[in-house]
Amino acid sequence: MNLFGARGKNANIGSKMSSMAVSIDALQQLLQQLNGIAAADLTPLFAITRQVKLEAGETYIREGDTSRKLAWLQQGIIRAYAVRHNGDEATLFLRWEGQFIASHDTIIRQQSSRFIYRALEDTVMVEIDYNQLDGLLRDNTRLEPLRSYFLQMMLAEALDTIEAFVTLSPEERYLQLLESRGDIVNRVPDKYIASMLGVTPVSLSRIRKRIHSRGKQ
Amino acid sequence: MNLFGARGKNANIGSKMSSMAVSIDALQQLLQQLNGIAAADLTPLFAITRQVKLEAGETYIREGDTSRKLAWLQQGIIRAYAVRHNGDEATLFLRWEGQFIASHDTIIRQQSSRFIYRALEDTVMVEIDYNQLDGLLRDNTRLEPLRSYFLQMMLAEALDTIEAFVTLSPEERYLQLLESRGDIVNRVPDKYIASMLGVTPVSLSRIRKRIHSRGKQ
DNA sequence: TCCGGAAATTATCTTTTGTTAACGTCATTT
DNA sequence: AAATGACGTTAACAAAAGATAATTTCCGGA
Repeated sequence: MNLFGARGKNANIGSKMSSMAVSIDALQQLLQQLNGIAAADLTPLFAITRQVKLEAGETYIREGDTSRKLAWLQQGIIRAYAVRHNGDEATLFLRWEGQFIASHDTIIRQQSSRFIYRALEDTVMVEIDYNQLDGLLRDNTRLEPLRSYFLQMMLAEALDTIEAFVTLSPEERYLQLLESRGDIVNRVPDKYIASMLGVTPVSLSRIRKRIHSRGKQ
Repeated sequence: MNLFGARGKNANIGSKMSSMAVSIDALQQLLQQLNGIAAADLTPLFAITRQVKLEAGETYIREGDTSRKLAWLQQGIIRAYAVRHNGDEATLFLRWEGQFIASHDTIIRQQSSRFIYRALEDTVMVEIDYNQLDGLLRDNTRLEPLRSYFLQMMLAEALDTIEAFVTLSPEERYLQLLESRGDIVNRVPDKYIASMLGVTPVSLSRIRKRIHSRGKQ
């Protein structure tokens, strides 16, 4: 069901994580379980990771940035968004603890990033430079399934999003989001949810009103 | 620009392709160029491919199908769509000559397919069974980049689609589609284009009218 | 060439969304 | 305590889209 298997495990640990061992341990287990990779093979992988902390509101990746970052979220929420012609922001997706986040344009298209990645809450993550990962995978081909794993995760989620856009109305998409990630919806300002759904904040407010009024009858 | 590099090369060959050598040759060049793989390494890959021909209107993959098909389109157009609760169809995307098509659910989620893949024109493709490909990649790790390549292609396209949904209006999405793939739009019935854009055929007709009336002023 | 069915357009009406602006709420700051 | 600013809601109107049905256009088979 939830392909980001480690999420349930870590979500309830709490917001204060003092030790890095907790996160690396959970991440290590996740990678082993999902890819059948021996712990020994993961050692060089973790050797090139580093912990990154962001304050709420802090930018992780800027528009035009060329760094190739791949990170696993230990705590917090990251919002990826594009800036439109008229200047306002359009949220593409949210990622939260237990999930991976990647600078898509730099990693899969070798372009500078069209998108901005920003923390919505205080965030802790385990970061890896994709160029270094690339080198590591060249030497140790047993780790190669990891790359496919990341890509498959992101593709599966992207296709679900597209399916929702072509098969559901904005109201249905909101209900679906509430059902599947209600906890996340409640941690994020509505205006970001609205733009993820492809509508304005005003329209989302009306959708909410319609849902509530129908629910009470 | 166009990551599906072979397209321009093949798109103008014409609809009558008698020899399979043409397609395999073009595909081989594409794979070599984009992944730096030696021709010798590709031989076992092509040994497990087969040519598949579909008539216009013929179904390639049914809902609930569990086969893991990956194919390169030599000629024709394939439409992937979902069936909604109310019974009508929602087109997720189109693929045409020079592109790859994959049964996403069976390959990346190991589920039976939620989507239906159907030929809109007479179609010729080079098909490979993903399970066999999996085995091949286990033995020959030098081919492993191919898997990442397919996944990256599909992910890049999916993210562009999502970006269009959150940043553009239906009219703007239609104009963008016309600009980037106008030739394909003209080969496909409008009703499929409409559902790809997330609107009804009636609404697309009005969008077209608005565009034309503005253009003549 | 004619015919029948599918596709596209048009019309009518309802519903939803966009736009802009005003208003209330809440948290933070001063 | 007052001021500030961000956020969500509400209002009013315009624009666009959905639903349904009628009409026209287009296209492939007889």
